Amino acid sequence: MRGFLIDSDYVKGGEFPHARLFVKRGKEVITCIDPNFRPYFYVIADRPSRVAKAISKLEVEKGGKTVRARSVEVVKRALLGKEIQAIKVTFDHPNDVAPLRHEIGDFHEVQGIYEFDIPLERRYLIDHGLVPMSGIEIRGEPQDGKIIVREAPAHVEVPEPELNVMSFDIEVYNPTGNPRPEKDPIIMISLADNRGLRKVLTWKDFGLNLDYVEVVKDEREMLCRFIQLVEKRDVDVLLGYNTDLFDFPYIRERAGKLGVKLKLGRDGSEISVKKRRFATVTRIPGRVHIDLYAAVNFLATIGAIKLINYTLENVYKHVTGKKKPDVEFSDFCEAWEGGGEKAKRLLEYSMSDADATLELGLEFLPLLFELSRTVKQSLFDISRMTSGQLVEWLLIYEAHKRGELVPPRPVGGEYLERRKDTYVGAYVMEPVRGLHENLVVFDFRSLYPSIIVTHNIDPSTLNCSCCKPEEATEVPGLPHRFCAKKRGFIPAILERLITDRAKLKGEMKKLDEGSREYRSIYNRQWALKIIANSFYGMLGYPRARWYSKKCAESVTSFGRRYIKDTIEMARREGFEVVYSDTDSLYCKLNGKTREDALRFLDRVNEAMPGVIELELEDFYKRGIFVSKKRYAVIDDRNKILVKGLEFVRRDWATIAKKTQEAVLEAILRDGSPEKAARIVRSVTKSIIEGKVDLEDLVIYTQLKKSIGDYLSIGPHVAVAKRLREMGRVVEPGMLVAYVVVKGSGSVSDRAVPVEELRGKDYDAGYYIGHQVLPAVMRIMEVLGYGEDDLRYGRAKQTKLGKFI
DNA sequence: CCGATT
DNA sequence: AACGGCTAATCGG
Repeated sequence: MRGFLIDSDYVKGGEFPHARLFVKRGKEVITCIDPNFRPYFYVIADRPSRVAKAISKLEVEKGGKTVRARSVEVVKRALLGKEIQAIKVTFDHPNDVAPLRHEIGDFHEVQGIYEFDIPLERRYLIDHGLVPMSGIEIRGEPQDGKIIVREAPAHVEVPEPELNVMSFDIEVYNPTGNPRPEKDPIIMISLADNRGLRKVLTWKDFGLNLDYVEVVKDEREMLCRFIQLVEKRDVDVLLGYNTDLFDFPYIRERAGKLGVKLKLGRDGSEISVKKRRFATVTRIPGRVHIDLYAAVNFLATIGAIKLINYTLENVYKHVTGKKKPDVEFSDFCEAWEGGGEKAKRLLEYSMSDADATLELGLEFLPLLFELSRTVKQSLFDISRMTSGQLVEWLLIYEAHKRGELVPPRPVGGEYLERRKDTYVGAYVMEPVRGLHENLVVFDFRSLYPSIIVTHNIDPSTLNCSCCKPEEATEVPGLPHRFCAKKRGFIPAILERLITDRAKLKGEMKKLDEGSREYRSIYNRQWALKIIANSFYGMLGYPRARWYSKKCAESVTSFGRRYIKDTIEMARREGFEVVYSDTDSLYCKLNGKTREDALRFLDRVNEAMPGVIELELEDFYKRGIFVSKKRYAVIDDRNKILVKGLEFVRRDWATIAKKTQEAVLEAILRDGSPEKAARIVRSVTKSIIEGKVDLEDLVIYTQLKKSIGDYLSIGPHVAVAKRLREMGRVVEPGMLVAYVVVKGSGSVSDRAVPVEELRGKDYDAGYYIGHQVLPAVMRIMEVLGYGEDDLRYGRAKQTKLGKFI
């Protein structure tokens, strides 16, 4: 049978552990059971054949049963590029692994045990070279509506079938502001799918006659109907927003109370809510549950989106440009109890949550599919991974293909040791402060990946023994050399990602940007880019399996060398370099032409080794440089690009950011510092007169740890304390919103939670002196303005005259 | 005022 | 559960 592999897992329970594959063929999803896959690990020991013999004789008592290895063999493998003999120990049952591992670990000849911590569902995909969200060929026999796999399945190409995608969301009766699953019922479940279903399930009839509302008897019936609809619509991918942390755990607790079995699985099995160390995740056998909040978080960490907070409303607005209806949480109970217009709004809101989740999901799924295919791990796992984990799982797959053993993760003290061992990063030039005209910006294309590939940077090629000192590549300023003869593991894989991406970008150019094919190739190259860009970070990450501080610091050292050399070359050619950070440089044309800039680019690239390449980023007609990491430029189409200024930060009040933005526009677009000064004076005036919207005064700061762990009580910590006293749930990671009000004491003493503002006056002096003026002064100062020129009512005509 | 914390 | 560099506000002795 050939089909499309949408999900897989490994069932450990019972006597017959087996891998399970869910394969879509036409409109049907077929469950395939593979009982032939066994857990194993590798042992590295001094005298391999002797130790192998001892392991094969080893017996351990566990739970009244005698546990022993199923088979033991000595095999050839490589450890960081070096050939070694390893002992492969295979087991009958996953439960046998741990007791035997501990026993074997105690052998004094044993140096290490490898790959014991690779989850079996992942191991299965890796060992068979399978590609999730792609084709699979299976040979086996049908049995009870399933297929029992007889031969190892293989990856094949098949066309992508239409998948059934559904989104859902719950609303909870919520009188205290903190939903309590033991008391507060779920009052609505909304659903939407990619074949036109739109529905809100609820158990109170408001007599509103809305076509998308289905009224059932009670909460219990509602949960049953939800399960029934998932089954009936034959859902392949179930989308939610924050469903790992909120909806599913809540549903599970309510279902437990009401005696409902959450049989959402394809085979009628129940969902499993797994508590991980830092998160909770919900798996639905045979269907892929995707929590889009995790996906959005991922896009935020790689810098693809940047928002103040990542609520569904905000993300939806940012991605689609559309606003979705909003309801105050305090209105929930009133709506539920009172009915009428408020109930109608709540139903609309509930529906819009599912609609927005579906739309977002359909937007992000193609990228997640490509990441899954590239890394070769399941969509479910991929959608919850960080970029470092994506790289690591791709490396584990590639290591297996080459017979390389996977390095272990650091344990205990080793992690702490690694973390202490810091190293020097990128070069950042002190900018030439002020306003500059006619800029050209160059940057190195994927500088760090290019360095790794060009200089063969890998733990196995570091200070190799095969090259003479003059043959190997010397790292500038560091006592490290990299092999010039044997290709390293990491550079080889990274090089393939980069060349594959270059090919895809070539194909994209031939296609119409609106076409389906273009979107597909775009997402494929984007997945490759995301992963390629994460290799360097992984090398420097103390928890990574392929961590190597020496490799990481070599990358940054080469980076500093190339950017500094380029700055020197630009200066010698007569360009004035006004700023540079890591891989980019901002030059003043200084009377030279754009053609001169292109010729300079060619000369730099002639001097660059390997795949390292400087590119022309753009020309800018004007730019203002404030300090390191803080600047703004305007291009030929009058588009302003702002970096690092308060404008893009959430820990500043909107009023400060808006004013700064207006000031930047006045300076860059209109070339008028006078206009900028007028804007600031008018804003300070309206602050003093109390005319500013409260929402423009809110400052957001994330609580990074538990209140008790803070040594210094900043405004957001003081507010968090107050929220806790009010009975609100306060936990690390929450975004604290506050306003500074009039009164005495420190800023923290006067910081008030947004929901407690009624009847209090904001502190105009604080917002002028500590928000608007500092944000704006950073810009105005470099133009020669002083604070007194900008405060309302205190403008000095003399100094202003200079600019008029 | 200034180093530490965020 | 990706890196380091960097600015700046506020606390608190």
